[in-house]
Amino acid sequence: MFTQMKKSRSSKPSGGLQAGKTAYEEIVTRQDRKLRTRDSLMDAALTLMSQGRGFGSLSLREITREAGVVPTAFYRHFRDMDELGLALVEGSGLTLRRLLREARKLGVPSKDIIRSSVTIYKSYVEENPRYFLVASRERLTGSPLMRYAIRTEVNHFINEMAQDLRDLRLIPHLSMESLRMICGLVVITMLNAASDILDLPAGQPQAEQELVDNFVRQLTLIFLGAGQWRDPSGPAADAR
Amino acid sequence: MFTQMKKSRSSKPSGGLQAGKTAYEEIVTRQDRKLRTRDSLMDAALTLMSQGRGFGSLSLREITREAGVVPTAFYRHFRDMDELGLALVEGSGLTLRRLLREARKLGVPSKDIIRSSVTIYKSYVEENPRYFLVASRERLTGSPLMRYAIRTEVNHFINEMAQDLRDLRLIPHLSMESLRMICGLVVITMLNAASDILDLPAGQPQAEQELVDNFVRQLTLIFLGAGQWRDPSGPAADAR
DNA sequence: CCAGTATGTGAACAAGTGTTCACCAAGTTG
DNA sequence: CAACTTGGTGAACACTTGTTCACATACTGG
Repeated sequence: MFTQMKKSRSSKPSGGLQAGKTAYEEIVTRQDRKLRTRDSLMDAALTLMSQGRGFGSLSLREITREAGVVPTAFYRHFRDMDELGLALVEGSGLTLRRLLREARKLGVPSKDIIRSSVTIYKSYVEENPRYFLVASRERLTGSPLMRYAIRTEVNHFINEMAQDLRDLRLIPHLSMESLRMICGLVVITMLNAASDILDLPAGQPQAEQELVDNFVRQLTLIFLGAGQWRDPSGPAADAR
Repeated sequence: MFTQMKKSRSSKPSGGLQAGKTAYEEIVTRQDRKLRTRDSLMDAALTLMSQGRGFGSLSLREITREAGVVPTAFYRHFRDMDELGLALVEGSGLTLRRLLREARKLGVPSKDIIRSSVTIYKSYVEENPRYFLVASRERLTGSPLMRYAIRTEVNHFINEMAQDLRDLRLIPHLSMESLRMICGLVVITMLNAASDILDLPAGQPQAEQELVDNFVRQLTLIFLGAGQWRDPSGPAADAR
């Protein structure tokens, strides 16, 4: 998880390729080790959350236990649980934005493309359940701090999506504000679907199909509405 | 239900003794008392949740403390926290359905009526924050048991709403299945808005107005889409 | 009116919690 | 090389947790 930075750190400015430290033994700098346990702490939290627990109900000791580390080690990385929570949000937000940005680039919304996007989205959720856990669950329940952080991430995401939609010029008559409103609707629909997907009982292909169909229809309906939408016109930019 | 009675336990066991039971003291049957403390337990949980905590992070002792009762008393009413959670869901579900059913009866969806419905909805949320807390937050986070129970309640609600929509014959060309799909979208939008409303910082009329406007627009867009919607024609598309 | 019983009490428990502190070994730096 | 820094350890603390049990009190039904 969250390991994306590790590799780049170890290939340091030393213009040299990794010296003869060789095959099996990876060179481990102190920073490496630190990042590694930090990651395993975050990972442990996500693991526990994916057993159905809310982040708020996790205990520090539980997490260190799951991470295979002594409780006191926690403090070498985070001041308290709140800080861990924020790190989780940030990490998940980054990863999700990257994932979904790629997905969006693949197609433009139209009947069939919505369906294929949904399918892709579903497989993303299933392959990266942990990131979606944070986003879709803790968005509403976490500590006020965490909620606020997630809200910020989600807004980033909405803005990106709106910008993409504008660039695609599929619905060229809409203002950026309207696009954001629409993307907001799309996002809550997506997050809701994510949590549904995560709750799917295994081996129930029918329920699964039904869920996907419903998801597709809801998105289709939204874009149908978007096609009809007229910006709250008015010479005075906005009267309300 | 959920009568808000609290620390009335100041009367000590010794000394005075409750002389005239009939005067000010209401006659209380044993069942009365039982229901009263049961309610105050549920109420205590909701109070704690409205301070921003998730139900899953509440402790039994915390709740009894808030309810002004000794921890052991809890067991006279609920087997464990799960049972309390389910009671909360049921209670909130009932109350919410009643509240919102009335609201829905007041108007049909059209540009201005959506706005007035939203305003009414907002005041409902603000006046009964506790019920909405359970529905909008724990829907995704609670124990699997709780989530399932909430999902059931929400489905009830969606069905009621779809039936209402059908009875109103505003969008007569749609099958019940499509109506449910649309109402599902409306409901997640409503629940999302509820959680936004509950998070509103006090004394920020501008943010408040913005939120309401966005909410109105999203609902309007949904109904705009609904007007364009065509049932997935085909052999398999039927209502039930 | 009295026996019965249901609701609430208080002490006690083993287990788990967050946090502190001194300590150690191993990477880093001069 | 020695000196220093740092991530991780283990014991210890004061506290909270869920749950048990015997016990009291006051409503209840006969």
